[in-house]
Parts: sequence; structure tokens; C-alpha cells
Amino acid sequence: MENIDIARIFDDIADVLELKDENPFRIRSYRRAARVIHDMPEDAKTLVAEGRITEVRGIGKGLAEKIEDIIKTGTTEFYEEIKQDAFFHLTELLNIPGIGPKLAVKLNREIGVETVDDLEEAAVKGKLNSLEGMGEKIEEKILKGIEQYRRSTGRFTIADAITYAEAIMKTLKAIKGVSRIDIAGSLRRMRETIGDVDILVISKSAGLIMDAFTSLDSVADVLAKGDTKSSVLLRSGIQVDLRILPQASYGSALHYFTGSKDHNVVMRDRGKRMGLKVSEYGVFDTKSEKRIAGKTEKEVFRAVGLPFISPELRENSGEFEAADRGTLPHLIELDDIRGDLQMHTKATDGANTVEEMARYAKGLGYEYIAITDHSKAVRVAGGLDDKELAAHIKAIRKANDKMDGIEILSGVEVDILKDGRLDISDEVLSECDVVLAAVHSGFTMPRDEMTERIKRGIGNPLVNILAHPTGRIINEREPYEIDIEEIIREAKTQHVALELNSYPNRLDLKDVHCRAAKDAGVKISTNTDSHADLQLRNMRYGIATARRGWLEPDDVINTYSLAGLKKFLAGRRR
DNA sequence: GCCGTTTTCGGCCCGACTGTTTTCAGTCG
Repeated sequence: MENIDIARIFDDIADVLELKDENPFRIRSYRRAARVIHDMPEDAKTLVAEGRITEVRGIGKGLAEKIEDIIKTGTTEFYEEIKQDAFFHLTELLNIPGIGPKLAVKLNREIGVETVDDLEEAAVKGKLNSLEGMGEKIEEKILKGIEQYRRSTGRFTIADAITYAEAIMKTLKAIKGVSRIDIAGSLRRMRETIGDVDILVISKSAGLIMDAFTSLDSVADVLAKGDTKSSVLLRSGIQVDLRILPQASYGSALHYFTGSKDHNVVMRDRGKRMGLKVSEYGVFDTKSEKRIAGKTEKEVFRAVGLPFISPELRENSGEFEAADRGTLPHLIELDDIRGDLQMHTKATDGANTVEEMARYAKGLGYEYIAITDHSKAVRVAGGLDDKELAAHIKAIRKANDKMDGIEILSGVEVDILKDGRLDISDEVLSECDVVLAAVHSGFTMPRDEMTERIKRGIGNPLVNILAHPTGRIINEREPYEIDIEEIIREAKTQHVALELNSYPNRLDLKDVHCRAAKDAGVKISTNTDSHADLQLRNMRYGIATARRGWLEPDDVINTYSLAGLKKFLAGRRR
């Protein structure tokens, strides 16, 4: 049982308790526990084994026991009871936008709705109208909600969300009377996937903005339209919320709507203890009700005795403690990056030549790149064998001699075979300036075997970087079963860097594992894994994830000067 | 169900929007 399975069980429990109209704070405890377990880098298994599970914020004695049961037996008594509950079947209905626990129960009690299909049938037949408190509008809303639910493929990748958000921002910016516009929400925190997009605006002409916003070409449906808040559903299926705010409380609003929820709860609580009320309208003195801050975020933080905390850190995962101790990280920025250490060319499955990639990278201001085409095990990509790679290395060196202003390192993304051997000989690997090793097949191995396979792979002293260490593809493929903590330890021992693959569908390592690697003293390499020159720009997503993982420039080897990088790489091959 | 510089009981964030119930409950973030 992985963390994600435990989280799902707790969310299921919360759903049923909500349907049963139980104590909302008890429900919140399950929700919070689900989230915190889902997001934490350590295996719950490990924490339970070490007796440290109750050290996790939000996990007390009761939940700890349930977690232990779930790990041991795959379930817990209370969950089994919940599954027998008549309300358990109604949890599917909660996925429909506009249907909450009250409505779900009402529909069930009064017209026997149990599934989304039942609900659709009832709505189409006009049965909903007959219920007290229900009108045509609600019926229509439910039908639309069902459509949205069926179409939704879950959350959007950060790259998709940014694309839509930036297009909308551009249009709105052009409207007269918009003096400021910002992205807030999980997109500002740069979470790897985005549920919906939040945009904040300062403007005195609310009506104009809302009209423009709700009539954008990309809008499929207007979900709500008011003076201060409107919501639309774009054709792509992503929901965008727009809020209009006064200047005086803009900082407070930006902070509030950036979240996370958990971060905000701590801020409010912290304010309360200082005799302050923290809300989206400002920071107020509780007694005099006078506003003492709110114009900027910095002001809001200062009012509760804190330095500015970067949005990427606002997950209540230690940022307050670090701020109080004065140990907030100086987060890495895109400008710190001096090179990109994974990319492919026409030699295998890339779209551009070595020179074209180098030229584009030079345009980005990089000092060096590494060309790292696939090895032969990746047949679909036309991977290179020993002889072909040797020739490719020569060609890369030749290109490097021709090119001024950027160093082209020769490299390879060598495959770690099922038994942990690499599919290129040491003789040829030793010719490379940098060697990335990766798993591209046999994803379904048992956890122990996969962990051992990778350990053996990076045990080869010619390997410098473990590429996309968990193999996940967001919204498509789960990471392979692997003991990531063990891999991090091994990387430390072997002086191997772990990649933060910056391709927006990978982001592998993910944020919490980057942070765990940093804590273990393991270096990270943020690479784009580009298969075309334009993709070199994906570095921004890797940097966003690195920031969420609390990484500083020194934690990332491709912020090093060429000499510094070479020194790091040589450290392995003594 | 969790948690503790209001501490072992009693809090736990709260406001906008919607539809419809002429005064508010439900949903959402």
C-alpha cells in the first residue's frame, strides 16, 4: 500500500462522512490527512516502521492506527464499515460540479438516484424539477456538470494551464482600466498539475472586465458572473476564475488566493495569536478593526512578523518554521542555469541537428549543453549501439570545434537493462563527457528488483546522472515501483546526480523528492530532455519544480560554471 | 479527528455566487 492508496481511502471516508452530515472538523481531518500523506516524500510504511508517523502534521493517534492497519492489511475496520454504508455508493455523485453532499443525499432520498447515469436520466426526464427547491436552472447546471465530469481527464499539466492563462491575461491587460493583473492559485505556486486557473485584477471598471472575460473566444460556458467574481469553463475543459479587487487589499487578496489552503490557515492562526485578523481584505487589528496591512504581500507577511515567502513554498511544509529561524532558502532561478544536460538530436529521435540545438541553447544564454542521444535498447527511438555512439561522439566534438560561445559536451542517455547492466560498453562510455543512465523498459518489475536494478545501473562508475528517476508521465503513467529513499542514499554514495527532468509531463524527480535529495546532500540536474530546439524552453518548468523542492543554485549542477561542472563530473571517475 | 504561547477541552477561515425558500442553504475555493 503506497501513500496514494492511503490517501484515497481517507478521501473516501471523508466523502461518506460528508454525505452523512458528520462533524465537519472530523471530515476536515481526514481530508487534511489524505493530502498530507499524498504529498509527503517519505513512505508512510517507513514512518510507521520507525514509529514516526504521528510526527506528521495532521496525523494523530487515531489516524496513525488506521494507517498502520492499511499498510498491514490493505484496509482498516472503519473503512470496511464505510464501504458497507448506504451512502458509499453516492460518492461518485460528488464528482459532478455543483453537486455537494446535501444535494446528493436529497436526490437519493427523494428520487432514488445512486449513480451519475441515474442522475442524468432523471435530469433528462425532467424529474428534478418536481423536487422542492429545485428549478430548471439547477437541472441544466447538473446536465452540464455531468458533461464536464465525463470529459475531464483530471488535472491539467502546468504547461497547458500556463498557456491558457497567459493568453487570457494578454487579452485582459489590453482593456482600459486594468492597472494590475496576476495569476494566483496553484498555478502561481507552480504545482505540477493545475485544477483551475485563478486570475486577479485591480480595476475600477468591473463591468467592462467581466463582460470581456465572459465573452472570450475560448470560453465554452459561463459558470458564474458577478461584480467581483466570475468563472468560466474554457473549451479545453479548464476552469478559470477571475476576481476584481481594490488596490488597498490587493496584497492580501493575492496572498489569500495564492494559497495553499493549509498555508493560509497557519497565517490566519498566526495573526490571531498576535491580535490580528488576517483575511483576503487585509490584516486588521482585532480590537480597533483598523487595517494595518494589505496593499502588498510583503506588507502582509511583515504584519505577522515574517519575511516574504515565495509562492512555491506556501504549502505549510516547513516554510513558517524556516522563516522564523531565518533559514528560508535562496531559491534557484531560471537565470542561474548555465546549461542543459539532456537533449536528443536527429541521430536518434530528435528533430534537430547537434549544431541547431547548440545554436538555440546559445540564444538562451547557456554556456554549455550535453548531447545525450538514446542507446540501442530504445529501439523505437533508433537508439545507438557502441559503434554508432562512438561515431556520434566524434561528430559532436567536431561540431563543438566549429561552434563559438558554447561548449557542446558529448554524452549519452544509456539504458539500464533489466539486470542492471548498461547497454553500451564501458570503453565507449568512457569517451563521453557526461553519461546519463535511465530505465526505458520493464516498468512493471517488483519494487525490490527495480530498486536493485537502478542501484546496479548507477553503480557503474562511468554514470554521472540518473535520468527521470521514477519514470512517471503525469496523467498517463504511474512511476515505477521503486524505493526512492534507497536510490537517493545510493546516489549520495556513488556521487551520482539525480535528474529533475523538466519536460512538463514528467517533472521527475518531483518536488518533494528533490527536497529529500537536497536534504541527503545529493545534487540535482535540471534538464529538458528536449527532442526539438524549442523544447529547450521547458527549463522553466523544471526550475519551478526545483523551487517547490526548496533547491538553491548550489544544489543544481547545471548552475555551475563549465569548469565547476567538469570538476563535478570528474569526481566520479577517479 | 487533530491540536496546544487562549492547552487536555473546545476550537477548528470565511466570503462570493447561485437559485429560489422572500431571508437563506448549498457549493465552492
